[in-house]
Amino acid sequence: MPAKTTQRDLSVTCCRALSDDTRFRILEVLVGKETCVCELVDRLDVPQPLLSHHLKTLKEAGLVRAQKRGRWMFYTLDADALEETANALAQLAQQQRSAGESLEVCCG
Amino acid sequence: MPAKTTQRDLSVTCCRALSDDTRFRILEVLVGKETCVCELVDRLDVPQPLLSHHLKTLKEAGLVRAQKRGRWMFYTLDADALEETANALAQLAQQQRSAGESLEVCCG
DNA sequence: TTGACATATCAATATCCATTGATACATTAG
DNA sequence: CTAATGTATCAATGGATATTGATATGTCAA
Repeated sequence: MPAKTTQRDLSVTCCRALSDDTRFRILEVLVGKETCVCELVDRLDVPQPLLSHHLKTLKEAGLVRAQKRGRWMFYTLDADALEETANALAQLAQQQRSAGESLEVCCG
Repeated sequence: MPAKTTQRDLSVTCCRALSDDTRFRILEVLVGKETCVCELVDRLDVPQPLLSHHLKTLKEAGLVRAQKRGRWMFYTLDADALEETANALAQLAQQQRSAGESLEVCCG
């Protein structure tokens, strides 16, 4: 049983990772800047063990990459997963709009 | 304390609503078609009380609208909330890409 | 090697969420 | 009015998740 991963699975996974205020703020800080945990602690005023926990969640969802340099761990935003999910949501919205006023109705 | 709602709050709320497989499938069925709960029960093979529960969650997140006609309750996908969230995610991804190879690094 | 620091992991708790069955409510048909 | 049907709500349960403090691991500096 290969248990294949659908696009929907990816979107749901990504949305779950984004469904927390602290994690969303982490991504906002990470945009355009490779950032170490110590700076995230300063910028977000969140205790370090809690940040490590949320960073792990983001990493498992494929939204960030981690790289260790010396004593610091640097995190980078991964635009790919974010873009795929954004596209999936935008496509749903667009399909709905193109149906326009002439929505089908069930149970005729 | 007005407790103003930010764009991030909206995105997080929307993502939380989308972070469940059943709810995501509901939206996929709703695309382009006003649908009653009874048809959702058939299409998704999910018990009716559970569907009502998830539909309430989607409604509170602004992702669907409900309209009662006779004995049936019809649900419609609301493209606005979906599109706003898609744009928010796409913007994050785009900002990251435009930073390109020349990412800033903290703790320089 | 020793001490200081950055980060991750572990254990524990509290809270939230999904799911289910039973039931209540509202609307239509007879 | 009464019966049948579609849907929502309520109560209860189990499992997941957020949060915190304590501790372990690994790295640099002296």
